[in-house]
Amino acid sequence: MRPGVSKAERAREAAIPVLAEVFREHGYEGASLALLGDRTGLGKGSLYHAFPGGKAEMAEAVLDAIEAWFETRIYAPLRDEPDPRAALDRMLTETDAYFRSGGRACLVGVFALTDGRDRFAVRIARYFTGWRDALAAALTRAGFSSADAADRAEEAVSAIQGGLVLARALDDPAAFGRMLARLRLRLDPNGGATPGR
Amino acid sequence: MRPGVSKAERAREAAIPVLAEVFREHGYEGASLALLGDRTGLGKGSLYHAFPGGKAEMAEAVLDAIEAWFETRIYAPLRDEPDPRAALDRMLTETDAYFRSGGRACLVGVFALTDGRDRFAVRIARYFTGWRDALAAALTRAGFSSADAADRAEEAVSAIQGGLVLARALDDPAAFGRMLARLRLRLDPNGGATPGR
DNA sequence: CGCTCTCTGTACCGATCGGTACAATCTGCG
DNA sequence: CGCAGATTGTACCGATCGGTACAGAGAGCG
Repeated sequence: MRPGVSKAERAREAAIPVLAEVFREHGYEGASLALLGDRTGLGKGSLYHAFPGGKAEMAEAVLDAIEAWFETRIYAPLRDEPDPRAALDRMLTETDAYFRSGGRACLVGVFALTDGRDRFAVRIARYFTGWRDALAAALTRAGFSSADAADRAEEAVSAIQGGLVLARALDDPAAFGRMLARLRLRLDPNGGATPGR
Repeated sequence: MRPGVSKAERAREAAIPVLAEVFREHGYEGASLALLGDRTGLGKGSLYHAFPGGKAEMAEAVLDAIEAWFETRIYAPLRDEPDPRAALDRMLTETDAYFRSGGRACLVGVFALTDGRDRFAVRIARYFTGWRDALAAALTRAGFSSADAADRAEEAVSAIQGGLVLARALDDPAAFGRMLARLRLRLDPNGGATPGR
């Protein structure tokens, strides 16, 4: 079946989401090969066959997958969707779902704070600049001045990370939802104008 | 000299700030005893003599020291200073200095995101609730409604963590300063009323 | 079927992990 | 000085780290 797609390649694709979860929970150094092997159900032999570069290649593959996901599901719509308001709304919804309403940490944020920072600095920075710039583009199209859009975009990206840290620190995922609600107001061109009712 | 203060006790006090820095940079698991020993200049024998509980006790001592610092320098003034506006201003200034204008990570945030979370959950949560509640008290005294104060306090604590993550991710400490500037406006009872000039 | 190439479980590598034991040294004090 | 307790460097412990080697099992194909 599916010629051209080796078993190793399929195993690799199947393993990536699991590897991502382990890195998310334990950080780069904290994710041991034993743990990675257990959770993926792959022995050391298979793991190194699919990722000849070892743990570093696994982390790179995971970061690439994450970047691709955000690019297609969030950044591209922010840039290209005709209705910027719809794209902003979609971003908030997708973000809430992706981070499981605060129950899931951000792997890129975890890497940024601890080990992986030096090792994966370029990918880490690209994840955040990509989000910030795409968001700024949408905000500009939605009517904010260029400077205001840039400022709010940086604030939003920063706030999301803060919400995830706080949700985990307090063991209260709802803190993430409250942060998203505040964000929704602040990304609305009418925000604060008419508080409604 | 100084009777009652053993050499081990003095070594302990002197080591704590250094240990804190190492934990900050490498996380709990990433901070190896070898690294801890090198940076403090203490051999394994001395380290275990000062901290019989090993690495866990070192981390606990560091977390206690951090909590004490924030309690006296930030939380208590927020609660007790007669002029809440002055306390808020002091908080922002002290916070900027403590995190070296974005050049330093938050150890509690690092622990919350990775390893130490289960191990130090109580202390981690207390650090954030302490900050949030003291800040809410000051905001209430400054004129915000109780609900509004609570919401802004949570937002501020969250935003600070987000700013630190972003500053490290982009390797751009200035991102932390920009976040603090936004915060200053949002914690001002007159914020947004008269944008000035 | 039988050959070949892909895949994988297992044993093993040196290094390092956190922690312990202890003898040697230092220090304060009578 | 000389003793007792505090202090510390060093050797060592078993466990685990990331990574390698490789023999044998498995799969695809003529």
